[in-house]
Amino acid sequence: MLAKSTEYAIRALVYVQLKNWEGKRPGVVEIAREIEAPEAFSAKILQTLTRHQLLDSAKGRGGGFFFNDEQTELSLYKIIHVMEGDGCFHRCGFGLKSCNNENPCPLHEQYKVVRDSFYDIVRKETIQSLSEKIKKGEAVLKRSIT
Amino acid sequence: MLAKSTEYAIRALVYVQLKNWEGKRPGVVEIAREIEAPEAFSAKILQTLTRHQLLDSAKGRGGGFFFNDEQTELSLYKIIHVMEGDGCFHRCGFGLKSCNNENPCPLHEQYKVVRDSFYDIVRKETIQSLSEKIKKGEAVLKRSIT
DNA sequence: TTATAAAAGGACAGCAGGGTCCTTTTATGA
DNA sequence: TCATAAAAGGACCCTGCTGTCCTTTTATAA
Repeated sequence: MLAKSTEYAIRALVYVQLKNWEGKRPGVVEIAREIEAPEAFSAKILQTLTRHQLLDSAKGRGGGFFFNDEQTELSLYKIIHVMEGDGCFHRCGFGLKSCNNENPCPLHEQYKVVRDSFYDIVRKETIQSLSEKIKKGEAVLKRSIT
Repeated sequence: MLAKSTEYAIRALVYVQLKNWEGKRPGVVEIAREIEAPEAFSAKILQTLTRHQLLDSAKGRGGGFFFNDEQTELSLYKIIHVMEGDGCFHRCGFGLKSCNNENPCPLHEQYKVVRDSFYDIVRKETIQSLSEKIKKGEAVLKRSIT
């Protein structure tokens, strides 16, 4: 399971992408409201994302968050990596420090399959692919349908 | 990912099962040492497990932990359920409160597959099946091979 | 050039999970 | 029957993630 901050991050980025496609640059207040996340905490998360250059921002009047030309196709993996590290893709499901193919815990083989397929998903899916689905009406970003 | 306490719980129960098969009833100190977990914390966890009747215990001299006649085939699911609830099998990977087949988040379909296959594993695998593997030498319980 | 709107940043508060310690209860073997 | 070995239980501490608040910096529009 992903950390809450990572979930917020992904939802925030999807919202930014959707707005960018409309030619807009949303700010913290708007983003937090739309993804149903606490405002100050969202600000912190967006800060982290821009510091790591997954996202761009403009200060001052008319500012806000947006993806620049080098920031297309942002995989969920990159976001997870920045927000909480990639431990969840390596760690043993059984909690053993050294568990691997040669020295497996009794869950190793089966757990690996699950972990790897999750890894495949987050490598393949991007903020853009998720946003596409929402734009097409195939999926939703929040509970209440506005 | 499972909580640390759940991991300790599973490892502890496997150790108890292995010892029970040898006709022994290990105590907290021994269990904690063998599964490489903090002693006092292990005691708390074992207490929880016996309180929920997943495990039996005997106080006083010659006491220790063991499985009684009604406690065979303990699935990992039951342990997870007792230790941390089963939220991880229901929650949306995207963090949405109401995400379901009718109102899916953009990760819903793919995440469901992963989550469900993890669920299948923990329903199928038991303390006994894991212990079997260790007994047969197909898997290990701890880092250092004693 | 100045008021204002926005992000950036630092300090700190709250809480749950992880973990410890000490006391109480219970059983048993000498 | 009593010393001892063991689990049970309660109170508490610590750390990291979640979350807030306030100040600073920066850009822009008037």
